[in-house]
Amino acid sequence: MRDVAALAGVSLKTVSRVVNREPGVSGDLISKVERAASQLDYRHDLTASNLRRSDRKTSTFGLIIEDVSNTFFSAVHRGIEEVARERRVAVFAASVDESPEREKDLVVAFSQRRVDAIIMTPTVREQSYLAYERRGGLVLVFVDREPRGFDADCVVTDNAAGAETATAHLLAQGHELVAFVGDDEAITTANQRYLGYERAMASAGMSIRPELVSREAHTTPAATREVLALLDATNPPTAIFAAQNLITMGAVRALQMRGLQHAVALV
Amino acid sequence: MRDVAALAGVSLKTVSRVVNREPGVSGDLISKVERAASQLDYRHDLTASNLRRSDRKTSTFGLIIEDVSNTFFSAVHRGIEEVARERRVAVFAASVDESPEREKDLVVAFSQRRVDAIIMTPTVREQSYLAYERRGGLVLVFVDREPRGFDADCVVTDNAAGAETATAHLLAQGHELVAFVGDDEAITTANQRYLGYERAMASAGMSIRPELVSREAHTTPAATREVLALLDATNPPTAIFAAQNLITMGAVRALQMRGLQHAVALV
DNA sequence: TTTTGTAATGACAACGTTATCTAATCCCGA
DNA sequence: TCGGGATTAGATAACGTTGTCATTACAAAA
Repeated sequence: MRDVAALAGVSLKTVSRVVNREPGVSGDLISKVERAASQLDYRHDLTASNLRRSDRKTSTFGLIIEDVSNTFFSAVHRGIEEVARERRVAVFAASVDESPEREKDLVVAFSQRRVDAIIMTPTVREQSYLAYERRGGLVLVFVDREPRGFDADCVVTDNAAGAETATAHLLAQGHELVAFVGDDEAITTANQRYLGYERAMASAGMSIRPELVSREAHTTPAATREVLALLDATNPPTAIFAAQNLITMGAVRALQMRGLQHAVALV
Repeated sequence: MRDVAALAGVSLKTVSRVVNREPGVSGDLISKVERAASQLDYRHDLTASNLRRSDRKTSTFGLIIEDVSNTFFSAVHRGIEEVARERRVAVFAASVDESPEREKDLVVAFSQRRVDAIIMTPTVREQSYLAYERRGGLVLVFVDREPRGFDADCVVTDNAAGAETATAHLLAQGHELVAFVGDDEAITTANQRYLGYERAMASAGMSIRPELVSREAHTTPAATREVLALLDATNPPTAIFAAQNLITMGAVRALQMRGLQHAVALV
């Protein structure tokens, strides 16, 4: 910027004004500055700008999701990007994957790079460590799952009601052996969905058979194994409620492997 | 940092040394500084640090891919994250989606936030505008598709050879009506794959029937439409080479709609 | 004792930008 | 002609950090 000012024969502040499109600069100087800037390959440094500005806003959000390659989360990512784009806010995404410390690492990484806010899906651990970040001015919003040990806005679906509706639908078709295949109990959404399953069963006056409940299907292959085990048991289910997208994929595969894709109902 | 120094009763520079784990600070002062830092909720500002440091490295990469919700690209994202993580480099991803100007916007957004490098998949437009960014010290590497009008390292698969192998496989099974369903011609990988199809057909001494070639399937629904049109024609193909993951999904759906999933070969 | 060396600490400027304040200029009406 | 307000421009300090160099203290060698 200094070089641009020198070449244009104006002060630093004038260049700053032109760059930021602040009013109160004559057209003559504006064009002089712009010419000098393009001649020198000038690139405005947002980080330095942000350091000095009083509001300290970076127009940047961090997005922390469990796995960027899970289509559910990447759809969320895309939705966020669309809204942010209209507001000229950049959204940068990163994934936690399996590692529990990674969530914390990513929050720190984003925070140190001074994002304005983080939108995140909490993983298994609890989130009270975030109080420290919030004290530093970081805005935190959760998506898909509620945080534990930390109070913040969050956007979730009504997992229990959805699961209840799904299970009730299967029961309404006359199924008496409805299996539940869900994710790890430690995940709040998985718990909520199991709750919905329980409620639907209770409403229909059915008791839950433990041998038809699987709550450890964390991946697609694991779900396939779990569903195969259900199908191969002495009393196989006539309907399955798969409580998550990856699990559904595993269930479909298992049904196909046994040639039951048209025989066993699947929601 | 100033407050931490004051509370610990040391100079600014000593705090800086402790924060950066530089040698030459007595254990006594290290613990004093650390105590003061945690007492004051001190958070190291990477952007200010970066501004002052001589190397100006942010340990941050930007990743620009076509669509974060396409599983191919999110797998790439995840692979990059894994390697970067070992090197303590943060990777932030964003997607271009359909919009052509968005690629440029994202490059600028990353560049202004001073990432060290950008890994990107070029979209339709040409990339000569990147010369400007490179002059500013930005490192650029391409993935999946080669850039146009800009010379840089890039990691690609051998699209032509892969497509040739796939097509040759179908021909080896005795198929004589092998259709090609691919993405827009403007995309380099789509072109390469068509080239492989052509080569395999030529090697087998077969001529290409234009009515079996579709090169406008940019999305899954579009692919479904294209494949349905092929299947409903007077001379439908007995085998289909789907030249991209989304297209394959569309093709599978089309085959299922016509009940031909076991009758028509698909690669 | 003096010298030399080494380790620990601090003062200060600088990174690239913007906020604040002051100065210069211009136009208008009295 | 003059005063006064608006408009345009610049000088300077500051944002939070680190590089550079100077200073101090103390131990070891002479």
